[in-house]
Amino acid sequence: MPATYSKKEKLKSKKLIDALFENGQSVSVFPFRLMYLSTPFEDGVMAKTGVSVSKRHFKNAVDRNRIKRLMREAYRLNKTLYFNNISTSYAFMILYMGKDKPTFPYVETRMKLLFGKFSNSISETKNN
RNA sequence: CAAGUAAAUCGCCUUAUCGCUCAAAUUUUAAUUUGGGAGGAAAGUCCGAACACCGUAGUGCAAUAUAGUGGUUAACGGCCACCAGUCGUGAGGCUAGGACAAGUGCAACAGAAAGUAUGUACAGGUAAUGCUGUAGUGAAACCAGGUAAACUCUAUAUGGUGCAAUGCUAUGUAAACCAGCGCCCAUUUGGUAAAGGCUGCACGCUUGAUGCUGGAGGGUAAGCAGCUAAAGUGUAUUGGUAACAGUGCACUCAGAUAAAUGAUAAGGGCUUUUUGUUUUUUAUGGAUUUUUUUAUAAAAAAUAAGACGUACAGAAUUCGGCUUAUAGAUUUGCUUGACCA
RNA sequence: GGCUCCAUAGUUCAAGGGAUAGAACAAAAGUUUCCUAAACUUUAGAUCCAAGUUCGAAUCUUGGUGGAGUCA
Repeated sequence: MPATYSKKEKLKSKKLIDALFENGQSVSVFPFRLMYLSTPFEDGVMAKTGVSVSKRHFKNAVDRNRIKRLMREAYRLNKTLYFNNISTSYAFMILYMGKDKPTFPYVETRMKLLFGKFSNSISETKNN
């Protein structure tokens, strides 16, 4: 699994996103909240991910774009650590809950924690 | 040199690694190579257009916008020039800058009186009188005025909706169901009918029974086109006071859609500031007969090191403007003041 | 992305261009009560921001800020 984040790996379908928000589960590590739902994909991608920043906390499009870019970058660089040996495919949506503009090292460390927590909860549900 | 004013321009850069997106080519169906990839405001959506669809026999009335004169333009409420007013010592800035000699309205408080006009004090004058002037109130007052970013009048202009327009493909489906008004049948009546259309309204015209209105509900929210070569950009030159227009040459310069244009590391610019060193100038004091030497303080310049900062802001159909936000830097014209020659 | 609308006390609403900007509920203090509630008395509190027109602006005009709705 290469460290890429191309068009195919983005979560784009409005239908899927609606389903994700309605039926998905979530784990959160401040300032992130990860929603996930296991769904099959037709084009053979193991994970589709989207990011979102609230307009309530960041009025300017520049700030929102900056945070989304940081989040995508952190996801791209770290996803190989956690997803190389998963069997089912997932749809993800990562929400930014904070109110301040973050720096990249902060985003990266918290993102790692978030996905560590996610893989723990996945294995727990499997065992049960 | 300082302060100001007007106009114009720029608005971080380089390298490495890892990525994103579009186009073309090559293999071939997911990779490789090459090339391109945010702004002066991309913002606000305030004007004006292009483009697309809907509508369009006609007449009248509304409604909205603009407002000195001339020019410019595809068009404009923009821009340019001039006139007038106003602010500023000045360079210059600002102006919704037609009409109250058609009609209607409005003017709190104060004041005799704000319109059906009226009469206080003082002075002047007369045969006599608010007949005349001044004071007092007020934003406005002795005879008529003020107010149109009050209605209005005058002149000019204007169909509506916006790329989530619109067309095609895919999926689903429903000329279904409920309520009301009609049609139909009987009586009367035989049309001058319910209702709709002419996208503000009326007249008028017209459609009109598998009809019209409302309710409740079903499906898709995927893909393609629209979509990026144009009132285009740069430059030279000609005409014009200028806005702008003509001609020649060169160039092709974003097209995403939970929405690309980024992340990390290193180095360098720029601004402000702190500290150290050196040099120059000025002031004060000490030593000295003088030359000279030295201490302290201030200012300027150069250099080294460190710290902080490096704005506003992200294309969404496309253009022309306007408005608003913006760290800082540069250039040019002009004005005022100070000093020197 | 386009279009449309709104903004007045803590809340819900008023107010013909004339100023002490009003009412109800809520809040605070007091009276009453053994205490609370109710009742009564009193108090404080606002025109989203900035310019312009006007003698005078919550009201008219322009620009900004914030909020809401709607369209495939």
